[in-house]
Amino acid sequence: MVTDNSSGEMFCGNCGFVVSERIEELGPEWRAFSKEEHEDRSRAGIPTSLAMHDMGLATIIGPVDKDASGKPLSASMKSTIERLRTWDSRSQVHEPVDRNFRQAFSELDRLKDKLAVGDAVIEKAAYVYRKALEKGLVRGRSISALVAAALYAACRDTETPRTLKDIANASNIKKKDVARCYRLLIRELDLKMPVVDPVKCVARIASKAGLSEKTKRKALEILKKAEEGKISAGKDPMGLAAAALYVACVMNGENKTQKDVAEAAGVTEVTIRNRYKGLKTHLRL
Amino acid sequence: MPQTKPIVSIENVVASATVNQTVNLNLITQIFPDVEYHPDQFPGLVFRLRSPKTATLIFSSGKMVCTGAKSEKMAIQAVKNVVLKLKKGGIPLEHEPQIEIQNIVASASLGGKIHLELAARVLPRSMYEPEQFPGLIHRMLDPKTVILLFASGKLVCTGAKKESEVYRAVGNLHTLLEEKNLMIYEG
DNA sequence: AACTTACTTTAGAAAGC
DNA sequence: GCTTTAAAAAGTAAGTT
Repeated sequence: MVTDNSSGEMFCGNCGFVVSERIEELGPEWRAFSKEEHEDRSRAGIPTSLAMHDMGLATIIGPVDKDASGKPLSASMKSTIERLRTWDSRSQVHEPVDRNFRQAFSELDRLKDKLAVGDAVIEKAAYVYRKALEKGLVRGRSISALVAAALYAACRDTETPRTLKDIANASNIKKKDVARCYRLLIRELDLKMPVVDPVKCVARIASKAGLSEKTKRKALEILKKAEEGKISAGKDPMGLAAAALYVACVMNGENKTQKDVAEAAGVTEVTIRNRYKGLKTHLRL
Repeated sequence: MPQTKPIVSIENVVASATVNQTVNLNLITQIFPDVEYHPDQFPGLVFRLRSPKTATLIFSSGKMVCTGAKSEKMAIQAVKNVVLKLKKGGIPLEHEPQIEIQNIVASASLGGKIHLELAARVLPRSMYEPEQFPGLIHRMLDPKTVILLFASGKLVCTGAKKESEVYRAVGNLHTLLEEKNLMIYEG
């Protein structure tokens, strides 16, 4: 359960349902749906359950720097919350909100299983989606695409290794569209995301390609040495991780071709070769 | 503090214009066989000039969009040239075109390499997504422009409506990057 | 492998779907 | 939102030779 101290409203961090009496006082057109309806839906199992309210994104929005479980908020959440405090929560006073929520959150629920992400990630995605809805970013746009983008944003923020391709495939939305909506969210909601860490990509590629633990460790060493210093800026983290793993395979005598690694990483062999050149020069291999 | 003055070059100027009267695009097509006009896919007729090398979109409303010029002056001259050619070709145009510069795209090179990762965290209104695009996207408020900054120290500035704004934007960014120690000067 | 060509991002206008 | 125009940056991709 998330409480926004600046407005006094409380909402479900999982499905975005606004619970506070204050909102309801504003009139029926301000409500997504009644508490009773929300509870009915919760019992039906689709959107969410109130039992999950103290998990994951449980956050107190206000001049505090800790979340509901007492852990400090990340800098990105703090800046986001700071901004949310000044928002006019009455920016979108429309009736189809109910329908919108239903569709958005059932889709999020569906994606949860397809992508096997945790509840905390889903809650964050719901949180981001609700903010996008409040700011009117959903009008004229595909709800599915925005839900997918919100989920990608949640994965990025929690450093959950899911690529744009993963989200695009699971949601049947073009990767380009998910990316465009994701950038819209970052821009309009002033979100700050950590840059994708190639180190996080290594584990994924290694397991997909069936590489050994030692090769994985070696790749991590290589990436560490190559250190974001100069050869990584502007390069696709997947390409960097793939090249590091390929080099590690060669060093450990693990018989894997560039094609094997490339396929597991979702990049081309040419890219691995290009990154390899950089690593070779930089590490003087 | 390695003072390297940014090298800026205007790459493209977009201007809109109007001749304040409707024009017959089909007639233009008959008189100028080289124009492209496919009303089913786009309402504008494409009129290309070799000098200044530009492409001007002409609409039946008499409004136009000229792209490709390398300076404000060239963009204005290009529009005038187009109008002059239309007149010479027999298109009855009674007024001089009203021209407005809408956007200027420029490329530039700062003196050294950039610490993009750090810049993404320090610069406000910036986004750096290497999986999607190699450059950092920075939205400057004054002048209101968008700058694509690359690790090489080269950049693209777009959104400016005056050439002076381009220089101001690049200068502002350069100063900001040096202040925050985001530049790496070396061989 | 190299080459070529092409697509990703940014801004902005035009008229219409 | 899309369609069309032009242009740069650097990375990645795909098709040929």
